[in-house]
Amino acid sequence: MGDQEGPLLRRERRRQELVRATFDLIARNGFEGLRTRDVADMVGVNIATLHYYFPTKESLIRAVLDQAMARFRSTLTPHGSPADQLRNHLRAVRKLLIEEPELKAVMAELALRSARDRSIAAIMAKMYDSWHRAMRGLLRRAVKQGGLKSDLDSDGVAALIVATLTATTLPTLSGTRRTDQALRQLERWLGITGSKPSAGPQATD
Amino acid sequence: MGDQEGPLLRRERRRQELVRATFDLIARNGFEGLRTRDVADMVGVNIATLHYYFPTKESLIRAVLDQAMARFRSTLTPHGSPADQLRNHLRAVRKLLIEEPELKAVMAELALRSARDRSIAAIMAKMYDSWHRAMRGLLRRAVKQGGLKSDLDSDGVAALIVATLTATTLPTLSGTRRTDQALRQLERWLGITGSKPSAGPQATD
Amino acid sequence: MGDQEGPLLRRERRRQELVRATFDLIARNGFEGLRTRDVADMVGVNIATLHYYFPTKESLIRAVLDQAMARFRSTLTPHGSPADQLRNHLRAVRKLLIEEPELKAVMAELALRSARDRSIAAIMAKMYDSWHRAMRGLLRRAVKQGGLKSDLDSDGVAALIVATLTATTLPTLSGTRRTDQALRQLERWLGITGSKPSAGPQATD
Amino acid sequence: MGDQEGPLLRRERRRQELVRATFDLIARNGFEGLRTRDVADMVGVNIATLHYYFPTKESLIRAVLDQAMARFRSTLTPHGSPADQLRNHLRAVRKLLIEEPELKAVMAELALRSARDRSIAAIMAKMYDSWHRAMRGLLRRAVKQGGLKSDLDSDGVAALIVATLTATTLPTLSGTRRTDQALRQLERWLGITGSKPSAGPQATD
DNA sequence: AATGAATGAGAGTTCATTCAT
DNA sequence: AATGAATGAACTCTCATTCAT
Repeated sequence: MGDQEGPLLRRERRRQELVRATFDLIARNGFEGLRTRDVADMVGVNIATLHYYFPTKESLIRAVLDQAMARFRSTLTPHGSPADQLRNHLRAVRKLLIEEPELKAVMAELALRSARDRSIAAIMAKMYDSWHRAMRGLLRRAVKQGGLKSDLDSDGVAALIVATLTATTLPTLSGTRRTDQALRQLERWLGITGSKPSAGPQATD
Repeated sequence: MGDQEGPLLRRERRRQELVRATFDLIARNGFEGLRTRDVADMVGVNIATLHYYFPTKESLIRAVLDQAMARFRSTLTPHGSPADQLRNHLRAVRKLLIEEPELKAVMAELALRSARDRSIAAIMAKMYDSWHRAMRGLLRRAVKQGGLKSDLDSDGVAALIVATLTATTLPTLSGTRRTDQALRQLERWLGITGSKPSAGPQATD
Repeated sequence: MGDQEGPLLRRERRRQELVRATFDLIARNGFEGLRTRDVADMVGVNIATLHYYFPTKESLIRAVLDQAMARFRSTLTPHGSPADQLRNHLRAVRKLLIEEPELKAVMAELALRSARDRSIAAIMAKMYDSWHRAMRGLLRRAVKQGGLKSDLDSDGVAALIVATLTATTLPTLSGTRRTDQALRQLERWLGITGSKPSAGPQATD
Repeated sequence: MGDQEGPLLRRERRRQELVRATFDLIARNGFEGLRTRDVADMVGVNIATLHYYFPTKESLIRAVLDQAMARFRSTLTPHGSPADQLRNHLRAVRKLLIEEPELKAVMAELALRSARDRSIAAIMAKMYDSWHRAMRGLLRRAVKQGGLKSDLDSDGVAALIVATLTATTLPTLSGTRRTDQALRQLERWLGITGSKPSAGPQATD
């Protein structure tokens, strides 16, 4: 049907372009280095056009936040037994953050910014909450089905998982092999080191 | 005992005041919100005076970095048996970050900034490296002395400890009880949950 | 009686809507606060549609000027004896400016703008001129018919009447009882304080 | 003692320069056309320097308002008998507005702006109030001393005087001979036409 | 050693106007 | 006849830095 597309789609595409450019720039320069003019330049539109789609810089950042949350949440849709799901989740997050360093950087920036921005803080708190609960639920079911040791404190372990994965986003820790070491140790303690999901020997560096 | 003091001392004192003010402002508003004018106002000197002591904003930030590192390092000098040292270290860091939220915030800010600033990155990497090595050494000695299980991968566990403690600095995770849960779980897995809070004399400063 | 109407009529109606909206907005926010986008929004059309009817903001303002002049002129067509006409005119203007504060505000704005806009200045000068002449003619006829004292300088009094009525449009003076006091004093000096409000049929529109 | 001057004086002089430039620009282009950059250019300083003295455009305008009020008030310091004072005041205002067209224009702009700006409105209302009261007091004393007819309503006449003088500021009315005509008629009705203060025959055009 | 004054570069935002459809 | 999208130019205001004293 040709390269025709509805006006709603076109509008949405432009918005996506702008959000994506903002996303990349935050990943590269942080909030501190974010200039709306650079965003516009990156997409190839006038600065006024940017404000046509997003009235304020703040609203643009909000859109970036939403997108980052959506992408991150996609990691939480698991398959298989609870123990498998757990293992898969850990690896999916690790993979996501390795393959999309921009997402990693933006998550870290958002985490910091939430200290000063109530609305960001609220959204991220909600997200971390549901993440924590998902982990805890998974752990409980895994214990019930015998996939994990029964003396495990699901709440504490869930907190540890979330903390470890979150620490992964910090640039100081990542980039070295230490992140992987920490995650693998977590798997070992959980007793889910099984090599099922990834068939070959894993690169240690 | 007179109120006289050498010109070098006075110079150093002024610099310290400025660094301290910068430190507090970064903790409060992040790098994004750091204005040299605010620093000068806080100390009660003219903005030109600030530039007399620190030619550029960057040089001022460097000084803050040095000070933060020094403060953080002071926590890493443990006493007692290896297992005790480990437990005490975990608690000391936790205590430090609770009692000095400014240090916590600044560490997180620096961690983020290191992604964009080579010189900060280098210094922080060195610091995290020595931290990791200290933990690993402690774990190995603890295993040797029978304080910990022998099947423990000292490298992985050290990484996990550092990651967990680092995650603690992130505002999104801290402030709730989740941080404590994670740390306690760590202690449990390490088998150092012992209720004697601090066995030996401990340097908190 | 069908809802059909010629395309010219429809065009004219749209133009009227836009002029009316502009009129109201100038009355509310002054020229300083006039945004074409607000005009378009008020009428419920796109900003580009506004520019279809009025190529420039200036042309839109010109149309407002014309409309304001027409409305104001309609008050200047008196009936009855010269002395009655005079009294009625004073009251009609006062009434007009009280009942239509928008017109009052727009007249004041136009008066100011005429200082910077030659074409507005020309139109308003012509209008004030004919107003002045109408007053003077009225005064002369009133003197001739014995309705007023014969030692009256028709030119000076006409000027004073116009000035006083014009001052009425200024927001600083109006709104208090001072405007009324001034007008009443004028009537007193003219000797037309008679309590019969309107002797003949009077065109208020 | 040379061209030295205290720092306070220098600071005040700069402020005065900026206020004066703003004053002139408002007189020339109205509030609508007032650009802080033009003000800075006129004085020959950087735009940032302007903001060093006046943090916001609004604060600059406030300073202009104050200055205009001060200048206008200076007309209200009369000498001689009440009737003389009255005559002198009328002429002083007329003279002021003729010799300082900028002041005239700014007063008109302020009058209009007061419709939208509460703080300006308050200041101007106070000023008009004291003006009205001064006129009324003068009239009463003049009547008592026999300089004016005793059947005169001092309140109404005061209102008329203020209104007439105010109307004088409007560009539409001024510039022609009509303003003078109106003021002279006022004097005639008051019976204070005496040529004492100004010795020679007055220009009618 | 310290200051008030000044600045260049640039930030986010606004607005009348135009263009393709 | 009407629109969504886009734009250039300009606006007020900010900030790290410098200079004369």
